[in-house]
Amino acid sequence: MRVKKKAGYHHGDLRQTLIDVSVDVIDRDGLEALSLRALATRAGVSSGAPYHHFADRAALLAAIALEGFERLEQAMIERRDAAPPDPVSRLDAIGQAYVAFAVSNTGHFRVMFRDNSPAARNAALSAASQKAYRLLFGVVEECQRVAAAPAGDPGPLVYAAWSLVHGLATLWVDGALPTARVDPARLAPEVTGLLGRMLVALARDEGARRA
Amino acid sequence: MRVKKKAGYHHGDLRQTLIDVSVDVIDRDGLEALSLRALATRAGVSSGAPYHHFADRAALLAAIALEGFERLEQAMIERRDAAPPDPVSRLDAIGQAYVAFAVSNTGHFRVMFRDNSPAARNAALSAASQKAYRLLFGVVEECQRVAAAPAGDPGPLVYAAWSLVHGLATLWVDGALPTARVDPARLAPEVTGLLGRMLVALARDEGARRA
DNA sequence: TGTACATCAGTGAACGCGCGTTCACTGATGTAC
DNA sequence: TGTACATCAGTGAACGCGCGTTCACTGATGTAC
Repeated sequence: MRVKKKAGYHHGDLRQTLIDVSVDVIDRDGLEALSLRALATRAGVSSGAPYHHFADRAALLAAIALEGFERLEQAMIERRDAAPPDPVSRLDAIGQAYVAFAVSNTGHFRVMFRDNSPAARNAALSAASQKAYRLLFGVVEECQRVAAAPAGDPGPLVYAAWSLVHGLATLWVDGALPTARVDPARLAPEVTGLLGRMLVALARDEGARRA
Repeated sequence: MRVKKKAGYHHGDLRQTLIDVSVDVIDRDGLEALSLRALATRAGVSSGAPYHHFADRAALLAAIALEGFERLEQAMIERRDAAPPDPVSRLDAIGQAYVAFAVSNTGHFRVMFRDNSPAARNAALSAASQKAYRLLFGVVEECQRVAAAPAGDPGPLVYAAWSLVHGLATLWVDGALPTARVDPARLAPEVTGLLGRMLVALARDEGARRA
């Protein structure tokens, strides 16, 4: 992602360019490979320029994470609303959107969930991540309402669903899946589909036992 | 984990000490905070000493990852064999061992699954990780054999189970779980238990449909 | 048991490097009159 | 429309720092005889 020749002295949108280039670098070489100096060079700008847009390296990463959570939420909403209207299909759509987001926005994804991520300290950031999280919560509760998921506290169901897609995304993105044996792109819908069928089956099972 | 006063000129077991201190540093401050120089200082040794035991920084990390996979496998075996003999309990035990390992060996865990981890390039390392992975595979097949999991290709089941525990472990270790609302220590058995019940329910469901 | 010597595992100074960040500066842009 | 000036967003040199790694060295240890 080399940057287009800048028009003149002023860049135009250096702030966004820095984010875009950062994400690209992190995607390819990992977070530890990101240096502000190399970044400025790649953006075609001197080493001091980024400081007119970000207080420091941490602020840049926080901005990336924020953009990531916003995009993730957007992607999940779109995919959910394009799915068939039954809750299980909607849950499936959200799960697939999550994994797809991680794979096609790996740079963002890595920053969003980095250990010691600034999420804990930045209010806007944790608000954005909670909004995304609530989407999942909502659709799990929809499933419960139509008995497509076991009744009771939705907590474990929500965290199980989140863990499932987060784990798959992480393993994929980190190259831990044995790609010789398995095609992750095919695996993702299989796994999210499996979750849906399992939830339905367990709900039916427990419903039958209760009756 | 300050290191005991060294006996004399020779350290005794500097190699293992370096690994232990590294893991401790990574656990607390993350992988990017690990420098060989600071590490040597913390181990009470000069900056050149580590090079008598590891060719470079990457070799140290590879050794940590290898030890991690070996310990993970060991922990899963122990927990599995201490569980009730039915396959679902054994699967549950393995899952809980996985999460528990990540939480109490965070330094190892981070190195093991780091993006661009050396796993891809180091034969011993990928062998060790595959051994651990096969444990999970084996117990899922046990479940299938007693119809405690849906019949057919075990692949999706295995990867779903792996994703579930890996995701939970990762979210926990990275501090992404909202600990104000949820106690991860209580969540782990709930989630692995849920998986077991879902597998059983789905197997019953599909068995009934087939009959 | 004692001595000579090879090897092992340390020391600590030195190297070159890229980093984050600062700062005085300057060219470009926008606005008031 | 033209001019003065404030502000914005760049430049590029400079800072101090900690890093990974190398290397000539030396003290400690093990072994052969």
